[in-house]
Amino acid sequence: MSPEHDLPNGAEQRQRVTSRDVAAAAGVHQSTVSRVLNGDQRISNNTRKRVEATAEQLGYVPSKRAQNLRTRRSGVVGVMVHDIDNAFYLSLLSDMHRELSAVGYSIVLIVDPLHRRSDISRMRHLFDDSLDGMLITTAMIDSEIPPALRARGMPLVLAVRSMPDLDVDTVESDNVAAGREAARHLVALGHTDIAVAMGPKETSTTRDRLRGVLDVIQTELPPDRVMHGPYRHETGYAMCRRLMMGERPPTAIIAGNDVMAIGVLDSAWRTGLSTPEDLSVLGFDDIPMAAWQAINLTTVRQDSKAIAEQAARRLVDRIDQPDSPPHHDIFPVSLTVRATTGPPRAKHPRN
Amino acid sequence: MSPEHDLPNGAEQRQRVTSRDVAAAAGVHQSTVSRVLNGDQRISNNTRKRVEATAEQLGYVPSKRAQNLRTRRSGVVGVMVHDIDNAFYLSLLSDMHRELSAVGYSIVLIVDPLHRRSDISRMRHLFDDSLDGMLITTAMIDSEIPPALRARGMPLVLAVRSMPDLDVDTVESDNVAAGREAARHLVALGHTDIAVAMGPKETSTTRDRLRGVLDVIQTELPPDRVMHGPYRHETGYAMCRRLMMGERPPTAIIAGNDVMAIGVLDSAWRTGLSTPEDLSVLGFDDIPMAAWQAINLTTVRQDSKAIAEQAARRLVDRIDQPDSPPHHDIFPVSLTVRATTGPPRAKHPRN
DNA sequence: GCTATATGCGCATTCGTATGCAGACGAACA
DNA sequence: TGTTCGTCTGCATACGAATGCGCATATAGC
Repeated sequence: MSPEHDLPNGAEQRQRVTSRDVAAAAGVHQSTVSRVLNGDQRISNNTRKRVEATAEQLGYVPSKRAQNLRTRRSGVVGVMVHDIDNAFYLSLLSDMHRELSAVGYSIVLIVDPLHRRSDISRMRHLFDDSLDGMLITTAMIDSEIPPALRARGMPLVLAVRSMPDLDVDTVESDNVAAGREAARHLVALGHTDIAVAMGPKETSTTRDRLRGVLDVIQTELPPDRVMHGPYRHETGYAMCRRLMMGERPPTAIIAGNDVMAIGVLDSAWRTGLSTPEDLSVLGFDDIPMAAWQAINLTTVRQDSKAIAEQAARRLVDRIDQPDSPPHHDIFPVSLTVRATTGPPRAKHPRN
Repeated sequence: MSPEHDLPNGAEQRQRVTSRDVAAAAGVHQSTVSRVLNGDQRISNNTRKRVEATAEQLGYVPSKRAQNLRTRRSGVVGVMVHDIDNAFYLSLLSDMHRELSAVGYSIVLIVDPLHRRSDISRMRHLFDDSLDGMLITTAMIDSEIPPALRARGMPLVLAVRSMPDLDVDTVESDNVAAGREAARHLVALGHTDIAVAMGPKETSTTRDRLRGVLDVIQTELPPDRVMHGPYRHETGYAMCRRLMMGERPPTAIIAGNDVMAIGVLDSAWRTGLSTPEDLSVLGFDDIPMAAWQAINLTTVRQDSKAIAEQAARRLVDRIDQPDSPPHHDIFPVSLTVRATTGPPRAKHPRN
């Protein structure tokens, strides 16, 4: 007797157990094993039990690789984000993951090579058939990857941002309304010199939020009051620095999102400014951090959880029905007033 | 002439282009196409060029699914984390991703069902052959999944945390030293009543850091000065609340990590305590947020970037050489003093 | 006791690529 | 001209599971 007899499901199995092994052990044909494991009704209870038992005993797990090839599905979807290292994308990712894994999908992370709008060559692997679909959170107006994927027939959903020229499923917030809410709040507080430290020009979020702001302000903003840059902490930090070091600093800054707003705050506080007395700061998203006592950021909340979940569901539907007409979901936003906004200091200069 | 002639690489191709299609179009055998794309030296320059051209023209991309089956590799590794929604895991994930994608691996996210130490049943999909290896950042002393994976021959690396009973590649910090650094700093400042708000008892990080702290303090901590809980913001928040509401609050809190420490700060600040006058707070990790002006947390830095990258490299090596002896990498730590620690208030009670 | 229907299972093929083996062909040599 | 060697390419099969088809056997019907 070899010592392996006490290793019921083979601790040392170098070679995988296949359905054929199970079949041989159970005295049936491989196809029967397959049918049992897929719940085929035509198999008798008798053989079903026997096969299940031997499968269990041999520690059989079907080869995903083989199943993928045969069934032409992988059960894997890609989620494209910019920086993994970004609180907003993080919670999106987390919510999408929950929703997708609940229905049996795995998620592979794809980091958008934002370097220019091309680099499609480096994205070749998106075109092999390893993914059943993609959730894209990084769409820019002129991104090349989404149209290319679509042309190849890849099921696709744009989350958070949209692309006007691409008619695919889209799940996003009412960002124009968000911009309006932000501006109205500051205007109501009495601010007349508002700067916007926005995200990249080429994103629908930036474009829409800015449009909302301008809707309310009614007047063109001077060029030095409008800045664009990546949705990152450092960006907000640098923009605030630049704005507040200038001749006549604004009394309020609308940041492109919360991550940037926190960068703005970090810069302001580090240089001794206090909010909202010296400067009002306002963001978008309402990430969890925004509610922390140390931050306490006024922001226009978007329901990123609902967006993430809906986008995930839309993708699942799209995979099942590639040819149904695309949906465009838009979620409402709401102003959340906290401690970083208030009336501007009285007019007399503070010299 | 059908209208498709102006769609060089088929915008509407419902059916995938296979290597056989390319072969037919180029007038060669399928195997030749395969060899060309894999850089087989024996193919003449002539046919190579012709095949490459037709492949390009037809928009051929090899089927990953078929390659996976044939080559018995998937080019995908799993990264197991607890909460995606956690700044520390995030940056780990981000660094691992950079390192792994540079050498051609994709990452699928696996969220540890920390619910008890079992639920191996829900992890069945880890045992199919869809992953070439796994990076585990959530090991607990009694986790069942890592040993089970190992028994199946899955290449495995434990990052950040280790499991004493499992002899696999491990990449972590010198957490005992980290605990010592933390305690020494506070003791040197004059603190005599220190509480620890640690992570889960069953993690090597908690165990090691606590050991380091006790090494220095030399005396047993009273039971109400030692708390354990998940490595989360809320946990730190709740623990601080409990500690500071008590009869005789401590003058310093060592938190299990930065995320918890920020929870502690959030709670302290929200109740009007100021740091470090009323309370010194210290964390571990030095996540980026810890350096923000609004937080400015004293912490024991661990080089999570180096750990993530090294773990990724170890995994790649392990996949290539499944039977080489395991490595155990340990990285040094360093105290980073910021604004949340200082001498305790003078002894007289503050009634 | 014979045909007709249902039930349970095996046979053989398929998914698309990689690869061992062998054959074709040309060149080089005697 | 015949042999040998080398170069290039085709043939056939394997990877492991899913599935259409068809053949047994069992059951029913008369």
